Amino acid sequence: MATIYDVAKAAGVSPKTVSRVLNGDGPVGKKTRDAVEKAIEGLGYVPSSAARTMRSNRSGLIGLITGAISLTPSKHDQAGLPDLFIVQGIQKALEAEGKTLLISDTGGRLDRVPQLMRTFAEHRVEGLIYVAEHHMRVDLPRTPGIGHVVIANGYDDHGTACVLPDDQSGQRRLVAEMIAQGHRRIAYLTLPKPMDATRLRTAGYREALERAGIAYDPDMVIEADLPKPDPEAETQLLWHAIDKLMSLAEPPTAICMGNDRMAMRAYGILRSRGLTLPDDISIAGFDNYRIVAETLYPPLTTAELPYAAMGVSAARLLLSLINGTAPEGAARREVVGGPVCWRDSVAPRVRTQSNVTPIGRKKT
Amino acid sequence: MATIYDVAKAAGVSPKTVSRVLNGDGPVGKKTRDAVEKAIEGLGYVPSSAARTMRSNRSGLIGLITGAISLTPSKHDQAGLPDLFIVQGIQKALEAEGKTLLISDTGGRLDRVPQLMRTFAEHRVEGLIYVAEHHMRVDLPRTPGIGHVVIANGYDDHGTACVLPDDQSGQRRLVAEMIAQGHRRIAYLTLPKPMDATRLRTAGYREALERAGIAYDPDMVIEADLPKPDPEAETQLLWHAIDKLMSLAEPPTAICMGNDRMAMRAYGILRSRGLTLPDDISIAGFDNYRIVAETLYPPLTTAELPYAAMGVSAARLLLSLINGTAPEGAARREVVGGPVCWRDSVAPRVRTQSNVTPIGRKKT
DNA sequence: AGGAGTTGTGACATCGATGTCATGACATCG
DNA sequence: CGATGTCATGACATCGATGTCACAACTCCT
Repeated sequence: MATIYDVAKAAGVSPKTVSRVLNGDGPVGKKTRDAVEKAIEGLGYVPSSAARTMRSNRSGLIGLITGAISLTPSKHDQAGLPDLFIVQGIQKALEAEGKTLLISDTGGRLDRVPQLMRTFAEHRVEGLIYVAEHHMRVDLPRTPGIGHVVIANGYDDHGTACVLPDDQSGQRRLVAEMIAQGHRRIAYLTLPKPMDATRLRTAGYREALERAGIAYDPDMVIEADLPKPDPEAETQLLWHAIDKLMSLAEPPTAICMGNDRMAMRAYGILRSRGLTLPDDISIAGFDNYRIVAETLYPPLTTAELPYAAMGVSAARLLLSLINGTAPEGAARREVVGGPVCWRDSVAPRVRTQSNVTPIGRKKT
Repeated sequence: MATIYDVAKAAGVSPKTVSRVLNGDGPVGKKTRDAVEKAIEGLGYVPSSAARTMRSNRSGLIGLITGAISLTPSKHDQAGLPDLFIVQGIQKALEAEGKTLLISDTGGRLDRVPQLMRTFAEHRVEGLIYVAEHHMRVDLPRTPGIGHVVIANGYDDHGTACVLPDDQSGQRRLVAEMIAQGHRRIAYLTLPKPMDATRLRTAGYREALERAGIAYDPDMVIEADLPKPDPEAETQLLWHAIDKLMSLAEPPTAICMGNDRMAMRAYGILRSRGLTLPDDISIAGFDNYRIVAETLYPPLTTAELPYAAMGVSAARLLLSLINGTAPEGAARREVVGGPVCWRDSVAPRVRTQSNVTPIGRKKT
């Protein structure tokens, strides 16, 4: 591999002049510049970032860890679904600043994180972004040599800068929209209760009802997913939950699901019960996991988790920390909202009266 | 950041001795070693890989370029579905060798590839893996400073080492299994014709029929997906194809879909036609995109695309190239097979006779 | 006892790029 | 015309780790 000295010799100048051409430092005469550029081209010279890093003490590298440092070790079967879009957003934002991403995946093994961070430290990363699998609390080990850290899609107890999705407003806007479409009996089959997402989204759900003056009915909110992946048991649980909803005195005209995957499952279950979607019952998901939401028939109405935007925010936040232009205190926790994606799985409901009157379901 | 000199001073030895402790080079006295280790610990010293790279001319970095992490799902909006698992496989295999991955995605823009490769060259990557979005031909630009290259999930015309999925045998084994379950009229709704995957899988489909002595019926094979993502048009196309199949004199008892996403779409369409799955008709997918295949109701029988295994193979292949222990010629193109995942979407078909006799569908 | 081999350690040069300082050739100004 | 400033360039030191060589202090062997 050619070095700057080889280029200098070929062009008949000093290495320092080559450096000037490369970096646009000092002034360089036109003829000299041309000679240098020709030599670079001819030799196929590419500067060594190792040498540059050593001299300047700035690596231009940003570390990224994805995977599961969950305090409550949970499922990892959604692996990559959020990560990917966050990573993409991060990369987009960093590239604009000429930073390069060093990415490692824990493969779901928490114990590998210290090792990964050490490797990053050896490469003298200027900052680290940790991408959590889902909105959750994490706990990163202190590692010598790791400076600025930003957590994306998660948070910790030590005030580390972080970027979070606005679960609450997403669910609230989704439900508000459904109400605007005439629905009054809206059920909610949630993800596992202990999840932050569940707490926040349930709050958003209640908020929407409250603002519309609809009473909250505890029978309409059921936890219907498991923390550990187990397709069969999850389907059972969902069947059971749907049974409960449908045997209520006033069954729902619409159901919000904890995420798009649950919605996909529900499509099959509801149809197996002889219901037509969305005429007999409307369904909404959460995440806007497009490959699912757009492909389902009918396409799924869902609230988008703004993964790409969170990635961009996380990257910007990290850059501001690195540049020392970071905001203080509260602003170190950013909340990013996303749009509600309206598709065909929620049908408008014509109200017969100002009072709730469920339609179309054969009742016992 | 502490350097090896700081450690040396703190431990009262020479830098070279610290280096020996770090790398286990020459012999070091027990007392000296302890003193050095204490100093390292105390100072939070982490060696600089930049300096190490410069001295040894070996960076320990491997570059990875993926195409499918795109904001606007460029082709197949399977965005990230293959990449992620391939990347995980690669990482697993490389980590064992102490290599670190430098990952970049093109964001769907092929014109960025040269720039990415240049960045990798600056970091003196020891090799590069290009992960194609799907089984396809690619054409990588020659870049000075990029040595060994392996293509995963794709191939080129220049004999670059590559790792490919065994589409043909996957489809063959899937269909063979369906035949073993008693199906005789098996339709195939394919991905777009020009795709390599379609050509190979169709070949596998025919191979299975042939081995079972079942005549190939061209009416049973229909292209039913679009090269560019367009959910609505794709659904239309699938509706139409299913219409055609179902109005055949002898309609199929089972349908193979080009991938799991098409299968997911088909579930909704078939049910909208009043069919029960899998009793009235069996469905199989391709990919084993687990989040879909396991969540669908009923769970989807599908052939697995061995992404993780391909990643491992690609990484091993690259390492062997780097170490100069690479195989010659033919072995530079590896084909990796995956299992058939048998789930409930394909129901056994009882034969009334040795001859084909479709059952249960109301005929015109 | 004297040479040969082993062990434990340090001095020094080196990898490639760049920051600092110096210098010669001109241009400009009062 | 001499003082001053700008332009174009090079010499040299430096970043942190490690390979090479040197060397002192032991341990063995015959």
